[in-house]
Amino acid sequence: MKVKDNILEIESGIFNALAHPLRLKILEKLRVGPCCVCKIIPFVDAEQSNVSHHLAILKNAGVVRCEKRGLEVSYEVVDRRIFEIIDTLEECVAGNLKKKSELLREMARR
Amino acid sequence: MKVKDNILEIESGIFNALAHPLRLKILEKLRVGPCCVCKIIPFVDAEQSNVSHHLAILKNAGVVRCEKRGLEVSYEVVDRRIFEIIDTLEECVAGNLKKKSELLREMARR
DNA sequence: TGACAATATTTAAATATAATCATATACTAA
DNA sequence: TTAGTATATGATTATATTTAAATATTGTCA
Repeated sequence: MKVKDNILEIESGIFNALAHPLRLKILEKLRVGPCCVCKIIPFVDAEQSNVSHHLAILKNAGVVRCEKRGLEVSYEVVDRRIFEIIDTLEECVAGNLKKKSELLREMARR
Repeated sequence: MKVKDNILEIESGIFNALAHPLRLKILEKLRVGPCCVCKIIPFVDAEQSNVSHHLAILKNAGVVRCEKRGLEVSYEVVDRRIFEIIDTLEECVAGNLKKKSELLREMARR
C-alpha cells in the first residue's frame, strides 16, 4: 500500500494548492492563456509579495510553470485538465446550492 | 465580483477538505458505497478520534453525509462527481510523473 | 438500571499556513 | 555605473490544522 499512499500524498498536495480563493482566482486568470505577473496582480487585487507567494505554492505543487521574459515573468498552467477539475467542482457546488435553495423554498411554502 | 468571490470561497473550502491523504483514503473507502465508521477506521489505519475529526471536516464541507443506524454511523458521499474530480487529478499526476520519468530516462541515455 | 460499544467532542501541543513588511535579485535603460 | 522596474525571498506575527489522549454522548442489551 506504500505506492498508493505516496500518490495520496501528491494528490492531497495538489488539492491543497487549489484550496485558497486567491489561488483559484489566479488560475481563473490563467485559463485564457499564459499571463505575466504584472497583469495577475491587478486582476486578483492583492499585494505583490502575496501574489508571488501564492504563485510559488502553485508552482511547487506542479500546477503552473513560469518563464522569464526580460524583466517580466509569465505563468501558465502545466496541465489544462486542472480546469476540468475546477469546473466539475463548480457544477457540484452550483447543483448543491440549487438543491438547498429549493429545499428552503419548499420549507418556507408550508 | 462579490458573488464570484463567494463561489471561490466555497470551492476552495471543498478543495481544502480534499487536501489531506487520510481524507482521500476515507473517500476511497466510500467509493464503493456507504460505509460504517467501524469499517473506515481499520481501512485507513488511524486513531478513532482522528478519523472522526476528518469525517467531520468532510461533512462540514458538504462532501459526505451520515446516517445513524443504532450504535453505528454510516457515511456516504453526497455527490459522486467528487470521484470524477479525484480521478482526473490522478490522471494528471500519473501523466506528469510519466512525462518526468521519460525525461529523466532521456537525459540518462545521453 | 448498569455496563458496554460506537462515535463524537474537547483539549493541548506541535506544526503548517497566510498576510505583511522589508529586503534581495535580476534585468533594463540612461 | 547608477537608477529604476518587476518579481522573489525572508522574517515575523497571527491564525488554522493535525494528532493523540481523555472524556462525553448515545444507543444496546443483560
